[in-house]
Amino acid sequence: MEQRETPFPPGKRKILKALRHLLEERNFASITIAEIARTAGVTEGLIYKYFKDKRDILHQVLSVHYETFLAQIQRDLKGIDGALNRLQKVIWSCIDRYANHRVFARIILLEVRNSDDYFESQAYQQVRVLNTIIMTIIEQGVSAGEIRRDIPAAYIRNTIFGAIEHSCMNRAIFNKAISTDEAARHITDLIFNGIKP
Amino acid sequence: MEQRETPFPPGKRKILKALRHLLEERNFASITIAEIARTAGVTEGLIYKYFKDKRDILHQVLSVHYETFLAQIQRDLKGIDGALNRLQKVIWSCIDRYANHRVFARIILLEVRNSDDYFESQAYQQVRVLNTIIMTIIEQGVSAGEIRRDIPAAYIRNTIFGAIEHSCMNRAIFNKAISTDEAARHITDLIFNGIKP
DNA sequence: AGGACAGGTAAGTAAAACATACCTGAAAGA
DNA sequence: TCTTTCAGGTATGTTTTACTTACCTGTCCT
Repeated sequence: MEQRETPFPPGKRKILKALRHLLEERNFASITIAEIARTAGVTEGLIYKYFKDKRDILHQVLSVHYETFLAQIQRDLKGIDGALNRLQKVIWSCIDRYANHRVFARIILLEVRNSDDYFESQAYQQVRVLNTIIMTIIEQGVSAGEIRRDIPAAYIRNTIFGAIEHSCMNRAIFNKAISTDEAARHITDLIFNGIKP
Repeated sequence: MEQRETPFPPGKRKILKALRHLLEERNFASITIAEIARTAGVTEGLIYKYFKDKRDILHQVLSVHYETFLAQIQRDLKGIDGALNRLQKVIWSCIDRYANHRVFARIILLEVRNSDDYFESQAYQQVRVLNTIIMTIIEQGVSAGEIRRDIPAAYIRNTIFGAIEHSCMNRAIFNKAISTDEAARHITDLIFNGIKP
């Protein structure tokens, strides 16, 4: 368990935590800088010491979370062989994460993808790492003959991510409960076997 | 081809058109009311005559578009029998719409779902109509034995919508081209038959 | 003729995001 | 030990932006 090279100064930590906290109740647009500062117990000025602008706070909240998410996924995949088995585990891990971290789900599913800055952010780079993990698994599955070769890997990935995200969206938006096991089972079943009887 | 009961006054039309136009280049948050007014050639005050607030313009742009989208879908489905055939057509129609109306895709995939107001809007009611159309087809497919009964209809719907939306997201975000036929074929193939060889 | 009213404008307000100049204490060099 | 430096933090603007309010104008109905 290695520490982050330079741990965040306390002020920055408080700011990130404050936004995370506020996002539990309300959406990003309705949260003001003044509110974040007040909740964090710091002045507005300090926020602009550590963050380029309001959205930058959001991206860094996401990035911090994504770091632990990636670590968890990599750990989850250890010791699992076979593309389908690994895919199944990734699906389960993603759903589990969304199901148990609603703020994280809200941010990534609803709040960031509409701004150009996000795609320049560190968080987006981390998202790409997860993408690479899945693409690699799929390609290995195709090579090994576990997965059909006549569907391009990108479509398989889109369907997997799409199914996961859409299934977790109700939770993110309306705070409806999700059973990770049930969701993972049905999605995996559908994608592996199709909907025909 | 029936007309809308009360056609929009010219000012309102210009405002909707202006936002639609501006969204072709930039995201909603970065567009200002002043800019919309200037582009439309009206004053800011008029905007608040016709719209509750800034987001309301967005919702109405979406609603206007969704009206024609729903009409198109209903027309597309006419004369097609069998749940799988109908599902295939809906998938194709949705992708076709996203592929050929980028602003529409951007709005619905990226801009609206993060605000509570959206879920009170007329646009959202229209989205629910499409949802009902799909759910009905799936349920009929299950009854007719065309579709497995052991996967809940909601998961099938989520996977279909998710696959479509994720596949169109690159287009919405990065303006990458989509081949409707190719995308529809692969998605349909995957969801109907699964990824196992 | 004359009100009622839809369509539209001008000018203002409040608040939010963001900027700037400054303070403070700890610690590292000399 | 003195003092320079600098990260961490504050107080106080400024500018931009969403939204408001009071008003104007032509048209249509009776």
